[in-house]
Amino acid sequence: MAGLARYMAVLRLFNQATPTWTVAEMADALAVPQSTAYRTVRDLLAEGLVEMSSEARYRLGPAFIEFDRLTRLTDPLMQAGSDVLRSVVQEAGVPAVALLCRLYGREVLCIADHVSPDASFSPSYERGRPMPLTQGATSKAILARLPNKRLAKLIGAEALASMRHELAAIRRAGFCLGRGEIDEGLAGIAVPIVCEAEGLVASLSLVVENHRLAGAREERVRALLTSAAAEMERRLLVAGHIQEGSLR
Amino acid sequence: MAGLARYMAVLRLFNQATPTWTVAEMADALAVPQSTAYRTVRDLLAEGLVEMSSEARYRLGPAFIEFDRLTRLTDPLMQAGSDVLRSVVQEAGVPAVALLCRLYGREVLCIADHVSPDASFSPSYERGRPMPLTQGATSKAILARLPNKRLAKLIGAEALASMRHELAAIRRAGFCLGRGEIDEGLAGIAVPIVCEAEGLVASLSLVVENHRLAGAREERVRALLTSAAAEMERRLLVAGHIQEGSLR
DNA sequence: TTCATATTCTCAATTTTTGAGAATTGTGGT
DNA sequence: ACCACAATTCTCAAAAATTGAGAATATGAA
Repeated sequence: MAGLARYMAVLRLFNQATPTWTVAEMADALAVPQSTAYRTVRDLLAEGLVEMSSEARYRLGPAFIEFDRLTRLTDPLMQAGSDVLRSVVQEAGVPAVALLCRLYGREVLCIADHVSPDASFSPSYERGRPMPLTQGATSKAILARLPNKRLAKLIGAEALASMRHELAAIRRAGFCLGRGEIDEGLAGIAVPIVCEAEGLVASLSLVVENHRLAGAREERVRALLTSAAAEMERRLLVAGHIQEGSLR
Repeated sequence: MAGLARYMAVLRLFNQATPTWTVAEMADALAVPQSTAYRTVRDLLAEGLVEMSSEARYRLGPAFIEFDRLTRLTDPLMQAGSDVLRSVVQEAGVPAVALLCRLYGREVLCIADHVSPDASFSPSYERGRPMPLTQGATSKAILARLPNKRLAKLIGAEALASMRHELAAIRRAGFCLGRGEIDEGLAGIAVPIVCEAEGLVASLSLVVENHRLAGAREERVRALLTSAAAEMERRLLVAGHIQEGSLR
């Protein structure tokens, strides 16, 4: 393991179940000698990517919080999306959680969420959480808008074959509805957001309790999401043009 | 420049004013040949630390969002603090913003914030924003609890000499009040939070409009913050013990 | 197609990293 | 103050990775 990958391998050790590590544990987990692990940790420490916790244990450092803010402030999708999420939740008329998610490697990453004040449930999705590519309305809405070639690379030819019809239907309908696919008792409804110029494929979704999404309300929510997604695409285009204009 | 520093130098180029860079611009800014810059960017790309924006421009990648969530979920200060922030704002009785901030290198980093629903102002501090070490109630409350030796290293002997009396007064009073030091028209009141075991020095602060913080209310808010900070310190201790108990 | 620009590749010289163990630092207990 | 013990840094030659300049390839628009 060389270069950046060596550092990232250490950082990827930290997770919710094991949030702190000793250097000896890291060396063990990565099968490198302790002296090497110490050098790596020292470098990460100097950059604020890890920090010392209680004696001899280390945890992720505050640098991520700083970079996350920059992302929040400068990512075109989030700039276009954060107040759209708020208004979607408000206009939904029922307790709801709005999500903005995007493709991230071989997963789908939630990059922004907004929970209505009266929501008594909370979906698995939340800002920063990666989710599987082939499950849930949120992911499927994204997959449906990906070119077949890229899809095959991402999920494999067999998986693609078994989803082909479902994805075609989503593409035709312009939205995807899933009940209990991710969280028992919750329903998700998602619409895709695409911006070629920025290289973005994403989706906007609303999660509500299953029994609240019936008949006329389903139709209303769908219309709400569709127009919100259109608004976001419009904003992305405008933002892109401004950027190009001012930078070139 | 070698190892991790080489990659971080690229990442530190990205900021709010210049959120996207071409490889040529990076090579220029860092005074390295383009072929080297391309290699570095390729590695960062593979880890999701940068991603391609519109043609030939790159921006910070989504990996930071993922790591930020882990930080949110596992940092003991944030675990202890997020609902304390909420209740402090609620009990303040006036439009307010509560902040949880901590030492981060030679700056103070805001790691959590909570804005009351009726707040019509927003302070410079927000989650992820680093702020100067010697200005504002939030920072001073932290400095006041640092050992002199560490202080001298951080801000220099001269700066320390000129702040010595002020910091001693804060240490005695147990809180720090600043009016308009950071934002015109706003007042900040901060109390320190220290947890030796976790190696943490932080502060909890409330920002309100200047004219709202007078007489009896100042006293009430101070008491509110003091007890909230005590509650957080208690939680940090408990969390620390559980961790030690289960891991060793 | 052709052009122009973005990106990857090649290769020898240079620099960095590696691993094992020794040396040092730091901490708590006596 | 001392010791014992663990955490961390240091040392060194061998091994591996990075560097820089330019050539070679992609990519995309005209």
